[in-house]
Amino acid sequence: MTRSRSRLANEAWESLLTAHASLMKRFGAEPIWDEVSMREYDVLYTLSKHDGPMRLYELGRGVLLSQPALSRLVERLVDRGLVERTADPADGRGVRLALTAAGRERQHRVGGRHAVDVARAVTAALTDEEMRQLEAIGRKLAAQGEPQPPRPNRQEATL
Amino acid sequence: MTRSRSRLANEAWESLLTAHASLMKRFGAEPIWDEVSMREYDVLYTLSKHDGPMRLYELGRGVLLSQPALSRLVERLVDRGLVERTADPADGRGVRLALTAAGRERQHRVGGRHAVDVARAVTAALTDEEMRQLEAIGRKLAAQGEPQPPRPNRQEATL
DNA sequence: TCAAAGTTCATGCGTTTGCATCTACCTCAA
DNA sequence: TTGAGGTAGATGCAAACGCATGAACTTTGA
Repeated sequence: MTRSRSRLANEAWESLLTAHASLMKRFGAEPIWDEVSMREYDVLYTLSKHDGPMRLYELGRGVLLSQPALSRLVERLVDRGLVERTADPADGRGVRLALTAAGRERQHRVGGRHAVDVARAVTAALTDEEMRQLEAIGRKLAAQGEPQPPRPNRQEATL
Repeated sequence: MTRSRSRLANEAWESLLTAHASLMKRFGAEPIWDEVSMREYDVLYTLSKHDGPMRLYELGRGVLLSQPALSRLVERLVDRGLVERTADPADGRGVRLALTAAGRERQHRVGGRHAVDVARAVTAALTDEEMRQLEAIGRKLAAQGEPQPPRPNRQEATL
C-alpha cells in the first residue's frame, strides 16, 4: 500500500470523526432529549427498525457501548416501560428485547423531532449527490468494520 | 425542502453513524490503548496538531465531552506528565494547555500504530476517489456543525 | 454420553461522565 | 469608575461506564 493512500485514508477518517463530533454536539444541544438521552434513543431506534425481538448482543453491534453498559441501559429502559425483555425460549442464556407500545411511541416522537434537526444540518451542508456518496461510503465502511471472523488468516501488518 | 431530500439527509447521517460506531469498535479493540485510552489520545492528538498552547474550550470543540469531563481528563493527563497546564497571562480565567515532551512522544508512538489500523480498514473499504469524497464531505459537515451564532432567526421546523 | 470449551447476559467495583453550580476573571455600558 | 452581565474553568454529587468476573446455558468432540 502506497504511503499516500494510507495518508488519504487517515485524512478521510479524521474528517469523518470531526464531522461526527461536531454534529453530535450540535444535535445533543437540541432541546429534545429530555425524555430519552441520545444513547437511549439509539437503542430505541435500533430496536424500532428491526422487526421481531433482538438479542442483546445484536443490539451491541450497532451501539458503541460495552456489553455490561448496554445490559444496564436496557434494564433502565425496561424499568421505564419502554422496552420489554423476555427470556428466549430457544436459548436459555439469551433474552428477547422488543419495544413496548410506549417505547415505540416515544421513539417515533423523539425520532421525528430529531430527524428534522438532522435534515436541517445535513441538507444545509451537502448536495444531494454528496448525501448519496456519504450514504454509500458509510455503508462500505460499516461493512468493513464488522467482518473479522471470515478466515483467521493472520496476515501480519507490513509495518 | 422536499421530503425526499430530508430522507436522503437522514439516511446519509445514519450511514455515517453506523460507520463510526462500527469502526470505532474495531479500532478500540486493537491492543494499542494500554498507555492512553482513545479519548485521552483524542486530546493528545488535538493538542499535537495545534501549534502553540490551546485553551480548554478550544479543545472542547473537537472532543465529544462535556466541559467538566474534559477538564478532569486534562487534569489526569497533567498528573501523568503528558500535558502541561499553565495560567494564561493574557486572561486570568483561562489556562494554556500544551503537550509535554513525554506527551508528544506518547502521542506520536500511539498515533503511528493507530494510523496503521485506520489505513488498513479504510483503504480496504474505499477507493481513493471515495476517500477524497469522504474527506470533503466530512469537512463540510463539520463546518456546518460549528456556526450556530450567525443569526438567531428562529424558523421553526415544519416537521 | 458427558465433560471441556464457548456463548450470553448479569453483577461487583473502581473510574469517568454529565448536570448543576461555584469561583474567578473579563467586558462593556452608564 | 463601577457594577451588571458574560465567559473560562473547577468542583460536588449522582448517574453511567468499562473491566473483570460470575452464573447459566449451549455446543462440541471424543
